[in-house]
Amino acid sequence: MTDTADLAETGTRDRILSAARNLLHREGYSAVGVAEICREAGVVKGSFYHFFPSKADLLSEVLRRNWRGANGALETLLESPGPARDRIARFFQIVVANARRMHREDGVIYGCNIGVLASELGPSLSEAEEELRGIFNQWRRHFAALIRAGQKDGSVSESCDPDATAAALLASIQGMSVLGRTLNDPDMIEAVANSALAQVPAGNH
Amino acid sequence: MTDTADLAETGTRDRILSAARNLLHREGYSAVGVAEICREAGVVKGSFYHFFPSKADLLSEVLRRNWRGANGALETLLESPGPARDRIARFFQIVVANARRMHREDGVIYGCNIGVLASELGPSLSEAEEELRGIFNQWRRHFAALIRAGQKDGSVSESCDPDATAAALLASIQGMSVLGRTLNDPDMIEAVANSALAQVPAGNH
DNA sequence: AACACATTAGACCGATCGGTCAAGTCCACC
DNA sequence: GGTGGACTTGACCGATCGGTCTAATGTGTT
Repeated sequence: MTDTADLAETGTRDRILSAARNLLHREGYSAVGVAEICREAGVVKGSFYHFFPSKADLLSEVLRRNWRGANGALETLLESPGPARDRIARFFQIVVANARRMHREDGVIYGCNIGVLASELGPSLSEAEEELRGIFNQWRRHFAALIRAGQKDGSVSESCDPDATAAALLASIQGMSVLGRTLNDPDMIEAVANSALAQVPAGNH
Repeated sequence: MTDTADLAETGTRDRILSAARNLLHREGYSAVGVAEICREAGVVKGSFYHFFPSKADLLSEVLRRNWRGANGALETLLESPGPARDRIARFFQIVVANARRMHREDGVIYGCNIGVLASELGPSLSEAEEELRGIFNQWRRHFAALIRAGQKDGSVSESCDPDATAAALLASIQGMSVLGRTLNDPDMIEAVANSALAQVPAGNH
């Protein structure tokens, strides 16, 4: 994982958030109890409820934080130079590299720390559902913007429907997460990433 | 859903299994308790543990049953006539039609009744993990067989790597599940399905 | 009628769930 | 040095968790 064992005495709230991000990524929402999060964070129950009104509120914040990471990478790519289609490819490379890192460090691929929770919480009630919808919509919009940029710079064919293709790319990413989590094979994830790019028809450039 | 409200007096074991398939599909494994399954099935706890040694064993059987459905469709398609690439497309149409049915009947898309559980249970312990790995591997093999058939009948390009592309198709399916569950938009699912087919390069035929 | 056996019934178990609360510690500011 | 508010502490709450167990209730066989 990314940031366990921050032995440095950081703020209590941050320690809770960090522990929760790790645990929810690995085991999901329902399978992790507040007590377990507190244990991992080295914090007592009262402190938890001092900073977070409920477990569900913590979830919202975890999702927001997780999205900040992916969103940052996407926005960086949006402002980067070079053919936009290559920048899309680079995002997939980042995802693959992440899977490889998890596999190397922990022996296990945990998948997307957003998608895993999105899939578990489902379409039911859950206040977090709105958060998740917003995240996926932004994600789609980023991909669509990259595709449109590609159509401008000639790296993506004009025949490509940006919105549909953006959704398809996001679906491939989320599918890589599910397959990675279950089959735990980084090479296969890379193969999927390469195939996924074929959904973006190359331009004439 | 498919088979709730079988008021007909079917066997107790089947009623439990049916209720569990519905509930686990909608709400996942951890979020559903044995008591809830019993209530839905109209059965008392003792009966549950008479037929199933544990909740985890029930999960295995649910997964096996769920896979029987998808597997059946795939094997039918494998033996069907016509260009194999079209048969792959037909599988995606079936998935889309299923999403539309859920959305029409329940107002909500619950996604893949295998993938949802695969994503939740993750790479951790869980005896069911082996079950899930087997299912996904068979699924990949079916797709790969269709692609190879397509290369024989000319509907799929020889440049296509059947194993990699099969994994990519499965990833797209699972991504559709995650996105469908969260965004609940059947039209978008259909758009993704159409884009996903571009991962299978058409042949010369 | 008596027995065996499969199934039903639901009270019960310890553990854990998310969440509350009153008391205590700490530190900044007056 | 006293006061107030932020934070910590952990005991405690009722509900639910997965699972067990004993007793009752068929039901078919002899």
